[in-house]
Amino acid sequence: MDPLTSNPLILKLEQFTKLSAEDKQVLNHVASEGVRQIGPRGDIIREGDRPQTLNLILSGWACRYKHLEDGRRQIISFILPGDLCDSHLFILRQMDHSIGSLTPVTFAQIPRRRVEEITLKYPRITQALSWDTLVSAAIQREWIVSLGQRDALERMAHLMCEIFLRLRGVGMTDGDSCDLPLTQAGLADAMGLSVVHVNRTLQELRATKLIALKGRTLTIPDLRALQDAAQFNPNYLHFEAEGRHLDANE
Amino acid sequence: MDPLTSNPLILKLEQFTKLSAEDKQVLNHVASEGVRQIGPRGDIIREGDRPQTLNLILSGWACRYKHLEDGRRQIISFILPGDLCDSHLFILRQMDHSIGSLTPVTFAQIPRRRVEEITLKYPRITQALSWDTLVSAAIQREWIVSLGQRDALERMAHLMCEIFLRLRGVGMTDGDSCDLPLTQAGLADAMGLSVVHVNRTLQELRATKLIALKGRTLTIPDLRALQDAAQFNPNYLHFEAEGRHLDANE
DNA sequence: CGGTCCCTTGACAGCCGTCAACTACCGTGG
DNA sequence: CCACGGTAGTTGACGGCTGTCAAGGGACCG
Repeated sequence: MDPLTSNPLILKLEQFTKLSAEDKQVLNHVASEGVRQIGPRGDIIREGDRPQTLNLILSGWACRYKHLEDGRRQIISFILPGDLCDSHLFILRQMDHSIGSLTPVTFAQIPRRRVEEITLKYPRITQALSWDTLVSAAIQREWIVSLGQRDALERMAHLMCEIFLRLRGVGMTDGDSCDLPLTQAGLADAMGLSVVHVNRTLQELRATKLIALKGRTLTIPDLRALQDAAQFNPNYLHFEAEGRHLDANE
Repeated sequence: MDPLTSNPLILKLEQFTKLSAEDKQVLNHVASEGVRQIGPRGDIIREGDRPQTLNLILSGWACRYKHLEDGRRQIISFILPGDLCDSHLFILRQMDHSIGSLTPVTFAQIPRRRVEEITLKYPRITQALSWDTLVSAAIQREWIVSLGQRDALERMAHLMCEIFLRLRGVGMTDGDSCDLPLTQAGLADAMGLSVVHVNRTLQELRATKLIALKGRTLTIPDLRALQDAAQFNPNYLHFEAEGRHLDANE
């Protein structure tokens, strides 16, 4: 793969804007320093920690989550390759949630100072990162809508659409299929459902041919049909084709 | 009231950092230009619009919300005096949600250019606005936890705690009471519950003396008790006393 | 081959939604 | 003055979506 585009962050940001060769070089550079690995079910940052680095997920799935005192857990977002664990989080004194790995994860720890340098020197990158932050916020809002208004079937269908499109944005889909390395317990924690009900809901989606799910592979034979079942409107992902046609040097 | 502190945005930001007299003057200035009024149940921005200004709520309550095609509605956040309708939203091509008024609302429309000027010239304000953005995101996350994991009673109690503390931060509480200009239908749309169930839940909270609710006035006789009932942990609001002791000129 | 994790299934219960009707309150207008 | 309509709040009956409990099966692994 072309080293200038293999970085999933670059692929993602180029959905919004065109980056110059120098921009890409900078992004590849930060993605190659301070690379760490962690197994599945580990914590990358824990609630209460004071973050000092910006973490960029290079491969594997992580999630943002929060525990209640009695053990209930809610997954707040899925963090996929190319995703940052919050651009400005070190302004806050301590983490109010944790970030954990769902699979083995490779990630780059970008020092705070490095982020500040880039912010000053590369306005196009900064703007692209702002776009990314806003899209993340939009995804959070859509989850609130799902949890508040959609029933189990719609909610699950909606999540499948979202994950598929997000993965497609970083080149991690294969036709109408993608990897889905989540257990049903993980889905349950994300969707605010019980494991048993997740199981029944998945079976219903399979029975109606809206999805196929074998092992860790999700297949969506008819994306439009799945979107309809979920009342899924992709606007909130803000794939703004617009910016991609700009010249990177403007 | 002292004109230098009457601006609710200043009150809010000073929970995070100390602002200089010049900072406050700038903030007061932007809050006095382009002031608009709107009645209850109006829209300030609508889904699909392209935002060109940054709106600052000066008085009244607004909310961010989203409709599904079949008419269901989810309120995504409450926007209180001193709140901004997203600092960088004009990076996106179009709104993916709407912002509407719940009461008569006074707000200032700050032109995009003005925001960019301030970003360049007043780093302390910029940092404080970043803090505000991060806190807003933390509130969104906590709503996801509430909607996913908390039952109706906990969810309602949690919301009451959050609203009370947010209002207290901008000086809009009176002892253990505050204004709560929401109908039960509004609460229902925010909490993902039916109006009927909101009604029953409020009665239970009243019966157990956790809240008193007369007309538009919410009273919390024992905040600690209400917090316990909700499993409410105020960390996510990030009232970082830390910054407040810094000298504004450092 | 025993253990663990994950998935699956059935029975049952409960939280919460829907439907419907009723009350209270308020401002308007006849 | 009262009639009227509209909004908001309240209550009861009923049903269903979803949770809980419990048990069993398959895959993988030490």
